[in-house]
Amino acid sequence: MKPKSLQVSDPSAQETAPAPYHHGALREALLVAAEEILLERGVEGFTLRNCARRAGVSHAAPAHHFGDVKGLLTEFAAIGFDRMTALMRQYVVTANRDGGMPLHALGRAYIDFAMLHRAHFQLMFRYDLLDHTNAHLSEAGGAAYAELESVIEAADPGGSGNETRRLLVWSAVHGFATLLLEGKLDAFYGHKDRKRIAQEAGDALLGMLTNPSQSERSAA
Amino acid sequence: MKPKSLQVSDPSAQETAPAPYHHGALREALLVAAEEILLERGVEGFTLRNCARRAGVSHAAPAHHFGDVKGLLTEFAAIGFDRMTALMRQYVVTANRDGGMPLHALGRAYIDFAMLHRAHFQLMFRYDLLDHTNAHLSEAGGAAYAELESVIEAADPGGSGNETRRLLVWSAVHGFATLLLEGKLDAFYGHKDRKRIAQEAGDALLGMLTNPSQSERSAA
DNA sequence: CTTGAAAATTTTACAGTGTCAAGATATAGG
DNA sequence: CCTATATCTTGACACTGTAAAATTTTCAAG
Repeated sequence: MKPKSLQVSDPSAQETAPAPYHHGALREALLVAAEEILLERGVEGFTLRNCARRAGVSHAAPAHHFGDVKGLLTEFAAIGFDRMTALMRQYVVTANRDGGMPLHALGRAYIDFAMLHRAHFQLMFRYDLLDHTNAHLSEAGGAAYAELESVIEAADPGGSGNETRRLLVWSAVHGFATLLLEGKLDAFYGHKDRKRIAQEAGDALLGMLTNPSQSERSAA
Repeated sequence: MKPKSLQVSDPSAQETAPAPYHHGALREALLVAAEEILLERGVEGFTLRNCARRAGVSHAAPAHHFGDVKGLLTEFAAIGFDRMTALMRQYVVTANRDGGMPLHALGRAYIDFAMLHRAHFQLMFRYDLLDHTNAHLSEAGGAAYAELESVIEAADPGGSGNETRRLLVWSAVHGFATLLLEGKLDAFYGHKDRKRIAQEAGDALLGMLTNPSQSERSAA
């Protein structure tokens, strides 16, 4: 019925996958379509049928790759954790090389990831939408936390209050990213756009967080 | 069809409202039913028709009181902000009277509220599910933030880094409550139940947060 | 009391959703 | 070439939110 001659699967530009089956890369196409929809209409506006429609397949096609809608969103979230871990590692490595503070870099990576992959981030922490028996998801989530843990441990080896310190860093950074994406901070930084809030307020927050002793003196 | 003789609208116990119409208190009954469903099945499992069914009315009855599903959830969230503000004020007043730290009390109220009114809390920060043009919601949300603001300002009048300090406190407390409710902390405090995590880890967090100078020494 | 208007609720209808079962189709391996 | 299997489509079902048209109940006035 619908013209299938879209530029999605240009037969002359297939380097990654060998274009094996009907669609060729339905799995990836569905994940791409999912991100588009999530960015345009938010989590609540997401629909499996619409996602399939956008990928150019019938409404029941996704079932074969993801089982059900939860399966698709779970895979999407797991990919998010993978990317987040990668970004954190990258920032920390750079900080260690350039003499920066690893803890600050970690927090910056967390916030940047939330801004950069908004759709993923919002899904990653939506317990009810995810299948927590999924192997990829739990591995990816565990790896992300392990990175967080190791950086804080490295920052203060054997520190007695490290468990609480870890909790504080995680809570603060996560809370900031969440409030930012939910638009709760817009009202109080109305004159800046959200990217600048993430940058400036985020830096101020991280400064106070990683250097608690001069909390009464910073922020000129 | 269904027996309407429930104890919901006992004709001998009407002091607040004059019990005017058919159901008498459909509005309140729907909000109660909504909370039940949200606690049992989570935000994703919430359904307007099911909510009406549980309140003993037809599926289209809620429309008259709330317009649409967004209207109902918005009212529900607004009530949440009202209760949260009340709890914060109560905790802070008690702290001021008994020589406690108001800032600590504020954070404790925030966390306790999240545990006590889980369904409300989770909805209050779900931007996509709420109607932000709603007057009750914006007033209630504003009042809650004003309380937060005033306590932090009172704790350090004219402090230069107060904007950042406010952001840190809010982010940390909000992030902790969120991670707690999303089950992300269960894995790391597995031996305790969630109530104890909220109490003990929450206190440790608030201690480090309100007393940043001895962050290297606490948590025996 | 009656009466009539307004509010509350139900009934009916429609487009859209997720999932399941069964049928169609193409690809790979023999 | 042939067929087994993974991939995809079609069709159906129960359910959803919303809108409009009945219908019922309440309330206030006459």
